[in-house]
Amino acid sequence: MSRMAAKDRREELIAAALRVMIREGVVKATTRAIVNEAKMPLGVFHYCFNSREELLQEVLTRFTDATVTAARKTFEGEGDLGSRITRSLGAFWGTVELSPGEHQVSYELTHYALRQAGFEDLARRQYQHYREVHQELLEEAAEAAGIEWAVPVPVLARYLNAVLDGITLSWLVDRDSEHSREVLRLTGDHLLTLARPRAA
Amino acid sequence: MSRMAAKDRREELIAAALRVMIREGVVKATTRAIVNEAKMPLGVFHYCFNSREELLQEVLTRFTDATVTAARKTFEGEGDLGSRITRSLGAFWGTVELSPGEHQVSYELTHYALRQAGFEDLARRQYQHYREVHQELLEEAAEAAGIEWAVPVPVLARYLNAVLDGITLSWLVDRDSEHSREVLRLTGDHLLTLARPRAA
DNA sequence: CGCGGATTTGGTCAACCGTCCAAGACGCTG
DNA sequence: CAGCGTCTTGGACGGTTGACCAAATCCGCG
Repeated sequence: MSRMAAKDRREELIAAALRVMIREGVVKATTRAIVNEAKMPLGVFHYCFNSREELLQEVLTRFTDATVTAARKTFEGEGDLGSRITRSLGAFWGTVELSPGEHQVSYELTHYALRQAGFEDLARRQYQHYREVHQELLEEAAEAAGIEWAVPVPVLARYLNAVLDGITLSWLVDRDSEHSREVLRLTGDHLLTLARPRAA
Repeated sequence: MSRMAAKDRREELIAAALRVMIREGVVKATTRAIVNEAKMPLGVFHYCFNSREELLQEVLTRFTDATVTAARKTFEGEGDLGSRITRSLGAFWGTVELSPGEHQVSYELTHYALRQAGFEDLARRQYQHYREVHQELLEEAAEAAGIEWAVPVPVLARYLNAVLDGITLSWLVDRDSEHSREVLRLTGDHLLTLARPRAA
């Protein structure tokens, strides 16, 4: 193997680990499978990471960050409230159907974290992070449209997060795109009914 | 060990497996852990089951059936549409907060099934089963209240299933009961707005 | 009683796991 | 060129896993 800084190898291993997880699931992402995916000898692993858990932590946090920034870009744009909601939800759904594996891994990592002592905080932060983004976007959309939400924004953010999570999970199981999109539209319509002219 | 029919032992092993899964997660439910939980020698396992997968199949199907029948009872009752919806959602939520472990296992089993070749159908059937129940109950509620739904019932059933799934998952992560209940109430209100006087 | 199928049991197997280590190879600096 | 920290590598360790087996034991029926 050509010489390479440990830092760089870490990055490649993290990327390789993610690829293995997407292809075969989190449980199958063993040190040997990861190292093999990265085309490195086994010994490299514990030279770059203290433990497999350390690698998984890194994967989870990077994954969350990437998802969040992707979501932010996804929800950008102009237009009135209705078309903006429709477009945002549609864009989100595009990412789901485009790369289902990553979303599936996201759930697996969450459940893995919930079972692993010392990892629960990571799962908690992950979901809190998502909700914060939803909240920002709801507030921004309300601001741009000159309305206010009839429901406290934190509640609305949690609702939105839950619905999108649920629809995604259902689709991962039965791949029924048609019905999923209808549910998405239903959710969009619901959001619209919760917008009312700004008071004061 | 006192003598016992293989059929009976199967049942005890299935029950023991479920207990282990709830306590330590699906991944940790090894043949030895299960057999240990049931206080039986290891050899019993492959005398009663051809493989660990066969045991897991049994656990998943029984779990699904039990959840479905429990859900049916949960949603029974009288009253006008509004109070009936509120009570049903509240009852469902009661089961979640009462036995979070079982719901957590449910998700873990679903993701396990999605990764295991030949198990995808099991996951599919699980979700289809849930949706059917939701659909029945929505139709029954509409019948009793003399209304019809403004949205195709299959879509509404999928929506309901998705929301409940999402709320549950969020709560499993951060245990925020207060906000979860508010989201639940929001969903109930939403359903009510989708009821309209029966046409023709 | 004696036979035969069902059940019980402990040990064993190969495979795989995360982790660790010693020995060497590299490449920069003085 | 000698020294030294960084990196590379193959092998090895103890532990766990799913699966399997042969021998021992039980129990009902003829």
